[in-house]
Amino acid sequence: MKKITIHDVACAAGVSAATVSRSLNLPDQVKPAVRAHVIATAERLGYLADGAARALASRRSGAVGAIVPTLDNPIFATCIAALQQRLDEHGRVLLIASSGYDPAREARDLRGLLERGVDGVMLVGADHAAAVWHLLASARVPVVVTWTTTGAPPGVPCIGFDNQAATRRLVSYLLDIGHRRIAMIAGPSPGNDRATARVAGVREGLARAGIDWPEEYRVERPYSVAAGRATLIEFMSMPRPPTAIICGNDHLAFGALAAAAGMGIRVPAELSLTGFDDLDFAAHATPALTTVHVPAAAMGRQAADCLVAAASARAGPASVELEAPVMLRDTTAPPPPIR
Amino acid sequence: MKKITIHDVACAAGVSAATVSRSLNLPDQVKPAVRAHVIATAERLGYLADGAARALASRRSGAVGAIVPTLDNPIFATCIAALQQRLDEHGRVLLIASSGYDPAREARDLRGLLERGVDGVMLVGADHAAAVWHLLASARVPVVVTWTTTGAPPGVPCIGFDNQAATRRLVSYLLDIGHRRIAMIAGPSPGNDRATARVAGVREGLARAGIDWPEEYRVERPYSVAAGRATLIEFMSMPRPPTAIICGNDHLAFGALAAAAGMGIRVPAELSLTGFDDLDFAAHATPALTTVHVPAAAMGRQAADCLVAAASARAGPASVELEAPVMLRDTTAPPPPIR
DNA sequence: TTCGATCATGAAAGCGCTTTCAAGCAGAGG
DNA sequence: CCTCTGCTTGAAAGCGCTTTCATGATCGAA
Repeated sequence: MKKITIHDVACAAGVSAATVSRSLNLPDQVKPAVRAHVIATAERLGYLADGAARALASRRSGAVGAIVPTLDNPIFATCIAALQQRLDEHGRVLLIASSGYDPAREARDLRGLLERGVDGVMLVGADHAAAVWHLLASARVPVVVTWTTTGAPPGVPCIGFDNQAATRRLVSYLLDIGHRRIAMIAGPSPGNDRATARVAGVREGLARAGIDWPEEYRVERPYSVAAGRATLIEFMSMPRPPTAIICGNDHLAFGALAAAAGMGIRVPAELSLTGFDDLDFAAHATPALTTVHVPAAAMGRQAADCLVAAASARAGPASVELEAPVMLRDTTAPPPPIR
Repeated sequence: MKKITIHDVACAAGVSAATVSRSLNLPDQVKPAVRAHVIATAERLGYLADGAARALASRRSGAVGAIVPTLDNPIFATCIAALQQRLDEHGRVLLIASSGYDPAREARDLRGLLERGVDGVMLVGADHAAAVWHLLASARVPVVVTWTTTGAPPGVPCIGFDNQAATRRLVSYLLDIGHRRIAMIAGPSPGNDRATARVAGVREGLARAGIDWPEEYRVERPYSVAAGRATLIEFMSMPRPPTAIICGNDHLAFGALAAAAGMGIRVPAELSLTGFDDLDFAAHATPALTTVHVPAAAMGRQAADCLVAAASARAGPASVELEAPVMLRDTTAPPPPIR
């Protein structure tokens, strides 16, 4: 039994291949009776279209690509899940790659996606290797940047939120409740504009209040629970330890929380801690984590809509700024009275 | 500026299209000097192969498909992350779909993947609609089943673990430390052989010890934190509440843990709780969750290897049984003395 | 009834690549 | 010096589908 082609269906239905193709793709260009017969025949024969041939002839694949830093962080998985689901509703399929925060690997992966003929690409953040923008431009493929609202080249839509404003608000809150010694465990900044913006937000919040931010209150660490754990110990071993620590993401915060428990430091009574992402488990940690809610699913959904629209040249792709509210929970409180 | 084809490269390099193709795909069939020149020319021109044309002519796409129940559960995201990374190392690309635990949607999504010409498919579990197996057979596409070791049609390799043995061991342990009233919050069983096997494991463990398992000690709930929360309250409001509760996955367990805290029930002193999956956060919950470790990343990696091998007809795809060890942590302890 | 306009359909030309197949060519052996 | 072998290369035939383009068929209006 060999493969069933559009020709076999055409013969069996007593029409031409062109009519079969039209029945399947442009249903209203063919008489209803004929169409029904063709579709029934195709079904009976178990016809499965050959996507490669279709893509070659029609110059579009119905596939969309996405490159995320990592799928191991549930925040990206959530975004991808929403993206995939929405693409599915549009009859599109999702090709996925992960860069491991490595710009070179990202460029290489993008090449792979482009060679597979994706009709659009979702990227995280606006900070990418020059090769990435070149490839995208010369392949003339629609692209959308997520997770940020700034920094993308002109003409590239952004669907994201304001990272800097988010941490600025976090700092304002901490200052309001009395903190003055605020430290930060930031994520790695190279190639990561989100991490950089989050640091800038803290600096800005402090500057507005006229508060000095000593160098040693800011460190850059990989996004891991282990790093959060180790770094909290470093901070709390200082002669003048901070009274609040802002973590670059929830993983770091969970690590810090665990380390505090291990050191016998009570959170939030003795130390305030914040995260960033609002993972499912942030609300279920003990104590529940104060963090910034990242609208991952919304970004995925809207990115899908944006790319599908761009692929059919329908809508002028517009940028969208989403809310990233601070979720006040149980890891923040006024600092202990000065002894 | 129009698209650069293999022909343009051929002209620029002063060779035929066939030689360009060979330089790129079968490097040792062409003289080194020529090959180097061709590759340099391709690079200079910014040549990007057209995957559709390549797939059409060579009858393979270099893409592998995967269908998981959901990407919102990090356990599947971890598996997909590993799968993707390994495929990337093989120069393959990953097409992903999620069924939302709906067999009909799974069949539809599979069709989409097959139409895109995937060279292999990874499935979770062995329980699928008949249409799924039909499609796979008639498309002659290699497939691998993960997350279980049993129940797949003959000839279909499984890369998974023994769900039933895992919960059986969990029960043995609970019995050993003195529990007799053991309840279970299972996942939805329709179309989910893993959930079913986990229930069977509990039943088997209890039966071996000659202990009765009353109907009301077993309920089926969606895999969510909220369901875990609500169900724990139900269980603990019974006249004779269980002393240990086995949850079908970690989400349910986290919910149960939170509800116990809310009710003022001390875990593990008054109640033992177990999960299944061993998510990253299981070890960081308070108290740290006793659970079954699911080798998600290993399954993803090995599934990738298996499918790549099958696509090149290299190795006879073999089934693999991986370990799923019980991770004893802080949510299990002997039951309180009988009052 | 007749004419032009509209609609449904078929024929055929590719889409850009891989892959036989055959030819060219250089070196080895007689 | 000639033939045979083995290695490179080019020519060309598709891969299965979409999509003009052209041709009948159909319909409403005159």
